[in-house]
Amino acid sequence: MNSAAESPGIRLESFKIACSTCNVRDLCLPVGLSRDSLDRLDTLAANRRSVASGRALFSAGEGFLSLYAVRTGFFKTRVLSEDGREQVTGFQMAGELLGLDGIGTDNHTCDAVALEDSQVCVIPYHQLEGLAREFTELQHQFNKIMSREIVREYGVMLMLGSMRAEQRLAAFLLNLTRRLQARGFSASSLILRMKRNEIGSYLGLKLETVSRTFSQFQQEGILEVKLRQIRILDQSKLERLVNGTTS
Amino acid sequence: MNSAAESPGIRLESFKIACSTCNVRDLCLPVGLSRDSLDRLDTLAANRRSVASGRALFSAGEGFLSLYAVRTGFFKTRVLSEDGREQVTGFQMAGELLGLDGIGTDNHTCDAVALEDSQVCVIPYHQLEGLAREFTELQHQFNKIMSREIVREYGVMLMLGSMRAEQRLAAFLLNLTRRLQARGFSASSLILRMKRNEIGSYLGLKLETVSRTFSQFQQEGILEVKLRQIRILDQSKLERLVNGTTS
DNA sequence: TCCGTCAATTGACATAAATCAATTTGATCT
DNA sequence: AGATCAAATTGATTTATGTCAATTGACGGA
Repeated sequence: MNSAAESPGIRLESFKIACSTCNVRDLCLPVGLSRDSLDRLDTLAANRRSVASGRALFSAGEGFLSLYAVRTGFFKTRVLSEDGREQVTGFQMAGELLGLDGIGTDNHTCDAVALEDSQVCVIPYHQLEGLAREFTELQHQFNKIMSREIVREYGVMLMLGSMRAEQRLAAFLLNLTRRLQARGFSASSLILRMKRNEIGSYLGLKLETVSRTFSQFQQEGILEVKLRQIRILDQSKLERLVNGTTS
Repeated sequence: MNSAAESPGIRLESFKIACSTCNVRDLCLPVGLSRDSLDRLDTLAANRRSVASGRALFSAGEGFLSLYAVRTGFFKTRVLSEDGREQVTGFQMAGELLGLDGIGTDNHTCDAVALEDSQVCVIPYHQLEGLAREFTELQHQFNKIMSREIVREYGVMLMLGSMRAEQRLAAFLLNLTRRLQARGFSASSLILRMKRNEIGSYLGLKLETVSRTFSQFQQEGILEVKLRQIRILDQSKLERLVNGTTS
């Protein structure tokens, strides 16, 4: 079930784990932390936790204690409405942070579920706060990360509120590949970690519509689709789609 | 054009302005700041700025320098896509913070537009950072505010991704009245500050659909609608709608 | 190796919302 | 008060996506 073996590209497991040597550090808490604050961050995020595929790292309603940085694997976050509708709010990969939603109320407000066997660095929040008090650049970086999450969500709102099915799927694929590329993976070939209905939930579409749109893109020569294996044949077409060039 | 005169309820203009005496303080930077840090916050947010109805407080692409706390009036924030689609990402009223999106990139990523003549407190960001370094509760509160904004957006995503038109409008009205009520206004009677197409943009619907849904609610005895003047006649029906009791 | 299960695809049809278009209503200015 | 203009409503029709249902394909366990 551990699909880490499938994923081409960077290997994380073999590294001695410490933020200061972590090769996703730049993604985790971007740019210039001083050597000193980095060393201290090491001890802070020293604890790791494994999450089996399909299991929750945390769930809505649970007390909030820690943030989590994805080391390996893949997650989805979702909110559930009263009557059980699921809305996937994001997908997180190596170097991305989970749990920011819990700070405001001291309780998690969404679920984070592993889509494959995964590992995270545990960052106890009150320790992070303490450290940030000492190292101003750390606080600065943390504020930036929170702000970027807000901006990311603006993008999702734009997608959900004003795009048609093809545009949503195109935007989704471009976003995924951009992030994968930043991690050293191919820009044109990817393996989806999520099911069609999870993509659908994220995009505000039904799984059948997602499937049909994949098929349509394949027909049009934009993609090669083999279940979860996707090859992008015409990236610029995807980009034009997103930008509403409906021609 | 100044519609402040229309709005029933609390009057803000007449107060001597300082955070420590501001009656929206609890909304601005909630809960227990010490007397000391409050005094300092006063001097920080002493500058005010007026924004005429229809004018932008800031626009996407502009350099980010300050956060803004709404003192009086009403704003919308919006993002624009490449091809000019508008997505309204939120509506902000007294005591709510604007500009958090700018922290991550040092540039604003959305527009904030006044929907009526408004006034904001200007909070220079680098000064806030400095002050937060000194007063740990202030930093703590600020982190919470950012986190709550993230959670708020989860709610919008849930709405945009999984609700039907009636549910969206119901959720929108309930959210508005809840916030107005927290400010001392009626829970059942409100004046919308935005146009139908702005509501539509926020809800991911066309203005005609918004209008029809208002009419439908009126027919069903849920609302009394007189253009922008809304009276809620059956709040529990709205709540049941949002919770998917489609009966 | 076969079977059972789950995921994905595809088709036929239903429907919510968008689109196009015509009025109506209300505010503002002269 | 009447003219002007923007906003809102309402109707007729189209369309994208949802719904229901059948089929195919992959994977894992017995």
